[in-house]
Amino acid sequence: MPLSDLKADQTELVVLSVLAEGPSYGYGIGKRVAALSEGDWKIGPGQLYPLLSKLEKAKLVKTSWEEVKRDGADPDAAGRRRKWYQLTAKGRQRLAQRVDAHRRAAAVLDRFLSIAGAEGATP
Amino acid sequence: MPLSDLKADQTELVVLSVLAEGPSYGYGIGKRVAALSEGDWKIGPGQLYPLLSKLEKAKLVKTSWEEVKRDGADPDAAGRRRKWYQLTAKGRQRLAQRVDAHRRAAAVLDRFLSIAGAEGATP
DNA sequence: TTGGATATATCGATCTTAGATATATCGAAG
DNA sequence: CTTCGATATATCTAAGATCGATATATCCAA
Repeated sequence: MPLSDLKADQTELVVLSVLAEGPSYGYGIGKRVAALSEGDWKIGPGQLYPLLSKLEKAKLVKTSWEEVKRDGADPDAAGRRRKWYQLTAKGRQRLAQRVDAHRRAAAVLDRFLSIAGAEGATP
Repeated sequence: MPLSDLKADQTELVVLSVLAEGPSYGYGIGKRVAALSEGDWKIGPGQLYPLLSKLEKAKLVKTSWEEVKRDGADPDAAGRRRKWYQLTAKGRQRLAQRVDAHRRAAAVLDRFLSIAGAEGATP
């Protein structure tokens, strides 16, 4: 199952859910998504970082750079510095909204599926 | 809830489901989707007809023009002629595939949602 | 010392989306 | 008898979404 089955809205829902477990950083979020989905879903950098930027701009997450001991090196240099993301109250609100919207949509979709002769809509 | 929440894959799933009830025609499919979703979902001509063409090309549906009594009029003229769509065996197979993929994805997503503190994953 | 994992970030060709547009018919209300 | 809304099909296209490819830099283990 490729990520193409995981649309943008769902990617946001998934990332917000991971962040609801506690603060995390980009790469870690990607690993968590892969772990929780048992490798089914992968979020590449090309989807993850633009999304995190969007969430940050929308004030759904609060960010902070991890302090890294770096003897005399340029503190602005890229590399292994972690940028931490933490859900804001607004972010938690948005998550609740998205979860609700998902449940409603899933309920409607189940109507179509059960009519189509697919039993086991809600096992 | 706008249709923006209904992505292409899901639109196909929904249309295939409606067709599983029995043969139908474009406009009727649109009405059926609106009815079953209680107005939540709308498929405009801009999404519906390209999708139906795609399904036809992929041999997932078989099409036929409705015979319309039309005294001496051009039988090729557009207007209120209905083009009927009927699921093929391949189409039913594809529907089963899509339903299965949806259920798997929904199950994975529920893992994220329950971890996020949203109870009632499978009510 | 070198390769792989960690870590962040942008770019862009390609696909998707959904409203706007076009055409034509039928039935009902005025 | 005529006008208007619903029925019915279909295409086009601007705007947006997608995700692999690319870039850079660090840390650690073999």
